[in-house]
Amino acid sequence: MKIPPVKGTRDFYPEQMRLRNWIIDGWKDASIRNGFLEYDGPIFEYLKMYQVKSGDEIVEQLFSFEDRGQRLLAIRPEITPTLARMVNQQINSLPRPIKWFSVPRVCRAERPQKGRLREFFQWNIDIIGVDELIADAEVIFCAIDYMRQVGLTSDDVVAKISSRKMLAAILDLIGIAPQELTGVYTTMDKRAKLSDEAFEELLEKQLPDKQKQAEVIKLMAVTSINEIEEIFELNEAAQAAVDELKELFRLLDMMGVSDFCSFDISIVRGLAYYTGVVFEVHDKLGELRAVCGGGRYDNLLKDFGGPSVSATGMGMGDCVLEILLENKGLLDNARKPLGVDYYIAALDKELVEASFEIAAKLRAKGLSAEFAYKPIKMKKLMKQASNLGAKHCIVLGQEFIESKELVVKNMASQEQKNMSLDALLAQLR
RNA sequence: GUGGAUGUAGCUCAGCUGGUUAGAGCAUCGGUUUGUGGUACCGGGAGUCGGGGGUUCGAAUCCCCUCAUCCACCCCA
Repeated sequence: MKIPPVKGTRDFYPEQMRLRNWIIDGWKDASIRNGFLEYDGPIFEYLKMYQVKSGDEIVEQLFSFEDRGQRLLAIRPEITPTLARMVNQQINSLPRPIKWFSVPRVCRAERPQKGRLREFFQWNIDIIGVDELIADAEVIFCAIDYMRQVGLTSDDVVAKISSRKMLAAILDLIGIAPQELTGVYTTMDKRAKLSDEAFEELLEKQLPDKQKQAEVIKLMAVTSINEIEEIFELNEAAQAAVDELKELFRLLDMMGVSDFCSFDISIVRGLAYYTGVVFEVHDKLGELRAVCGGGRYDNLLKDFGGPSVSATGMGMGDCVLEILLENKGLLDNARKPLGVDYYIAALDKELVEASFEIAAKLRAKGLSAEFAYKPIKMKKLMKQASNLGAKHCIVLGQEFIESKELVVKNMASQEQKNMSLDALLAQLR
């Protein structure tokens, strides 16, 4: 019976595993460089955990099950609820600020398509307990810092930034009721994908009032923060939110990443829990879905039964990132095999054991060494060493039989020397 | 949940309007007479042509059903 792999999953053969590790190691490097500490949680939680902040639609996209104790559980589709739970549990003893990162494997029962699978890895960074805007700036900086690290430039990607707080204030100004807000947000979030007509049609459904519609359309057409101040008669709350966004851009400029950043009114983000700055990083050509997204979510810890503590963060999945890096030709280093230090092979059957002994001694010295299980011909030996990316090869042949000498060849320089094993080991010291 | 496309060797595919034992390139393994690396040549293994049914003397090829995958929509934490 042949059993196929499960829909939306990936098998990581050594080649793909190398790439996956390269991506994850890069995320970890960037996190640590930016002062984040690593954490992790269980791969499943109570189903309830994921129902708190999202509706039944989201629950349909969970892999959930009942355990033998009739507990309703779900495989994690994200790690933020786990983070909220963990932080809440120790909120009074954790040193502030809480700057944590994680690279969880997560699962969502969505229909797979380009850049979206049912199982993937998601880099998360979060800063908890900092009300100041500097934390939002740092999160965005860290994401960009990683992009730069892997060779992406401001010609390749752009961080599109907006503010939920500002949108809320202006929509309030326009006269949109709080209960209409979610629907309007959802429509606004789609703006970039739709034609003018399609957008207006969709908006019509959410917002029957013509006057308000016109105002929203006017708002969605702005391309700069200054334009907002020119077009709208801002009240105090709206002005404060606009000023805050301006301040964010000032901070990002100070951090030297402003060429990656641009204001974009259409960045709203799907679900309701964002309360302030929101952003998404996209490929500049606009061919792919968002590489990463995040923002401020000041109510989340409270929603999970904790105290009211502010938070801001972001998540980046490996699927879109990999496609983007592939398109930009930035995966050459990721695919390069590491290669062993020594490849050892014997030309005669009686010398195979000795090659194992030599490999063992090199390994004991902390070097990587691989050897052939069977005697092989010289030509094949060289080819094998070359395929394995070996830095050196050691040949056991006639001279080993006669005088216990190894032929040690540097594969790159092609230089080779005859020496005893002791001499080789001594030279390593 | 909706729509579109595609399923032939491990991978990428070819197989014209149905015709004998189903092919190529890459990969893999083994060779090319005696001890030195991505080249060249020879050879081997590997496929119930996604599965089932139908039409036909004969189906990878035509028809129906089904499954799977990919792409787009929905959704996107």
